[in-house]
Amino acid sequence: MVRAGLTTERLVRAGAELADEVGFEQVTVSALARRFDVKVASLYSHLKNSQDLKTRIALLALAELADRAAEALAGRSGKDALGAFADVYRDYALAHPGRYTAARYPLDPGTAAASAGPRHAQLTRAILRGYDLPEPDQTHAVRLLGSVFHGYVSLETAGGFAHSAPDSQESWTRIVDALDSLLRNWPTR
Amino acid sequence: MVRAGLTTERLVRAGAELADEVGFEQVTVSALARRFDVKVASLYSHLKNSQDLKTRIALLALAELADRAAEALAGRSGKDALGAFADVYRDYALAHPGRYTAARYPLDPGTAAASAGPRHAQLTRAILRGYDLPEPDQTHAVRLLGSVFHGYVSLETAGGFAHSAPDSQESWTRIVDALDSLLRNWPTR
DNA sequence: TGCAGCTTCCTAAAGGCTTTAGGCAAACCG
DNA sequence: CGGTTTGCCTAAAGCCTTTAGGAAGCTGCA
Repeated sequence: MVRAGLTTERLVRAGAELADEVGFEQVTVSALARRFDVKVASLYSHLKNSQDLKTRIALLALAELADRAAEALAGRSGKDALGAFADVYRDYALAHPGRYTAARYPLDPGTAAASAGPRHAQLTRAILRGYDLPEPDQTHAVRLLGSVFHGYVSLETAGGFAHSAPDSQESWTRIVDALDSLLRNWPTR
Repeated sequence: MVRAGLTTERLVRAGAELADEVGFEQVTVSALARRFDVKVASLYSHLKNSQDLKTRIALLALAELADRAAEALAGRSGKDALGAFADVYRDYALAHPGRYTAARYPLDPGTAAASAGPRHAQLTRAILRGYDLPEPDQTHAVRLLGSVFHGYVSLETAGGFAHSAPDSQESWTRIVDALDSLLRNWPTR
């Protein structure tokens, strides 16, 4: 009996690839076992259950995304930072649809707090340093930016803007322009 | 053998209620059969399969949402319309989380085109009449508004803003203010 | 009223995914 | 090299989906 060399780490990475290939919804413990040519039950030594697998893939995706965002923000500010950050999200979602879906898998509060989620908020806040908003407007703006990026990419990957003019890239560019303009002229009470 | 009086219509409505109670993901043909105290196979005379059920719930939710949005927009314009429209989305999502999730269930292009989806775009465009944007900016703005509403509500129902100050309602109000301001000062090329 | 035919719901069965329990063999470690 | 740990296996139960085929209820027409 030759051992397959399974580890939680390898399983999660393979699960992420599987998600990108067949969709996050189709990621099952069974499919993963098939991919490693191993019996299903064997995976349960490395994963608590199916939800555990999905959660771990979600955490991987969140971390990858935060890493890329952090790198993109380095040395940039203002609109330049805003655009780079936006592109990281969109590009990641288009290149890794399964992982991106995973990144929105509901986490329980404890797990969420320990995830890269807070780093995302932190990075978004860093962008706003170039715009000089007072609290609590800064928080509102963080939520707005998160909503736009997340919402746009969501709708786009769901095929929302696929077959209509103007093309999605152009809307994306113009929306980033509009957000930049909004942040520079943020309406305070 | 007393008949249960199943119809596709009743099943879909019950499915929508079930979605709100236990989550859209947990809506299964089996659960629905239990709810009607009927054997699972019986439902297959009324539903093609599990995906058919989910699709129909999605269509129901999209239609309900469009109806409410249309009603909210009647007799309003400008920021008043924008705020009313935004609230319809958010209130619907908070009151009917399962249905709201269903509304984002991926539809094949043909089904999507025949759904209330286009009505949503139409309604969003109606709001913009009060802001007088030229094409193609109007389309960009439609996409922006869709993204913000969808994205915000998504993040909120996922618990994103749940346990942090300021509270979500306030951000929502201020974001609508910000969007109004942005649309009044839309940056044209 | 009676029965023909359609509809509704049923039983049966096969196949897939999840999860737990318990066992054997490989790999590591002293 | 023997003992322990660990990794993967078989077995089995439970739930969900979907199809096939059968019987009971309902409807309409003679």
